[in-house]
Amino acid sequence: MEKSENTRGGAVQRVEAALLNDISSGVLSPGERLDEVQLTERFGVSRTPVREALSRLTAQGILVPGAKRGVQVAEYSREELAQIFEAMHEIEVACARIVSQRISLLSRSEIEIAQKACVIAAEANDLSGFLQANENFHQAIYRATGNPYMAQIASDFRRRTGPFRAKKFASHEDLLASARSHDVLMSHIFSEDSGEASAGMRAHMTESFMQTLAAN
Amino acid sequence: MEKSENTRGGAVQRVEAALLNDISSGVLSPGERLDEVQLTERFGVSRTPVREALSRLTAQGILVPGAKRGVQVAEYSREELAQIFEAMHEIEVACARIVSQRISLLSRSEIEIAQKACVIAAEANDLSGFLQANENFHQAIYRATGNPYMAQIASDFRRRTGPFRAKKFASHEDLLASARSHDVLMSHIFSEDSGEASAGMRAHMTESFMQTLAAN
DNA sequence: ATCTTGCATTTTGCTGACAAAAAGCACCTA
DNA sequence: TAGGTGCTTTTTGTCAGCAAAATGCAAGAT
Repeated sequence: MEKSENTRGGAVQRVEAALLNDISSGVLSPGERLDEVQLTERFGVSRTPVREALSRLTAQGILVPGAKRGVQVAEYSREELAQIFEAMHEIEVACARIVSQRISLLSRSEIEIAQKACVIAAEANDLSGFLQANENFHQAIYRATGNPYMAQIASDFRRRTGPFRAKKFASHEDLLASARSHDVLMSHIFSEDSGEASAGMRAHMTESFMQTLAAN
Repeated sequence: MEKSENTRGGAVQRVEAALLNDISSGVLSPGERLDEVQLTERFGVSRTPVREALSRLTAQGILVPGAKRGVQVAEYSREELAQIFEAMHEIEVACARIVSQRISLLSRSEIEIAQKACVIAAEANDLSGFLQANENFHQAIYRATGNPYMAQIASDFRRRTGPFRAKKFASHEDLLASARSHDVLMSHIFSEDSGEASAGMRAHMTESFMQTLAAN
């Protein structure tokens, strides 16, 4: 009875993407409750697609079942945050291991190109550009595993931890340091020595994790 | 009282569980298409809960979007199967690493109790009993990581690969061999040397994976 | 024969509504 | 005052149905 022509199809995705964005960008803060009916009004759709979007985000761990009713933006205790990063840490290390075992010239090139973009953005102190480039860099590594299942898990963690990792990059120096760290990491991964690659990634992740936890 | 889980969505969960069971037990074979309306009739519910159940199973990777329409039971090429097991392999190794770093007496005891049950079932050549005990054994290891997020991922892979792993246990000797293999694995994990633990798990998984792939 | 083209059928995504469960609330009792 | 007790409001799970999109199909064109 409202809104005549909506883009038939894709309402669920639209809602999901919008919520994801709101959460990443901090419009919705951790612990905030989400009301189905409210979202219904906001997006001009009925409860069914809203409900499915919420359900998907819950499955991804972005939202959690609220204490009494409904869902809320996941908020993590310090300990839970540490556990999530520990898991992510292990996944990344595993990715590095796999990549080092089967790096192709194409993959290597993609990673290097992504890294160049990181350096440029870092030097220009372009935060949002750097975040995007950094994302591409890591995604390129995931893809280089040649294993979509590993890549998916790694990607999921990255999405989930996005809001927390973002806080790490406060100053120009943070960006430069991260870009330098990428270089070291790459040299390990491209060494084709899986032991060195996983150790290198482990060091990278430990460092990154410490800074992130400090910033949260 | 861990089982006092909320019973939100009785029908959805009923459908989801039933389908999961059908898939594990082979009633539904890989590649088989699932028709919403058919399921609607079978379970005597409307499309909404059926749809949500399918959606959840799809998110878990148990079902995949069909080529033309609808969803179908995931079927994997040999290569995809290898990739899934490679990923699972890495996750299990990571779990072993973590466990070895912080094994508690309680966790150790749980693992040992589960292993005892495995041995008993294996010696009695009780296949379904062994599968259950084996499941408990691995879940005990996951729990011992103290990291619910790692445990969740590992558990998801286990569910997903269940149908394929089951085929590995064809003879009495297979069960006994698996039980023996557990013993070796435990000695590595309990060594509190993370390098040894991950190497041990890596060997265990490689062996197990080779047999599974051979049986599929 | 093969390739369009238009129509009929099936499938999907979504809507609005409803019944039941849960949470809030006011009142009563001890 | 603390602790029930029953009623009201809110929230949730489910339903039946509709309209768009996808698919199948058959007649006509090339």
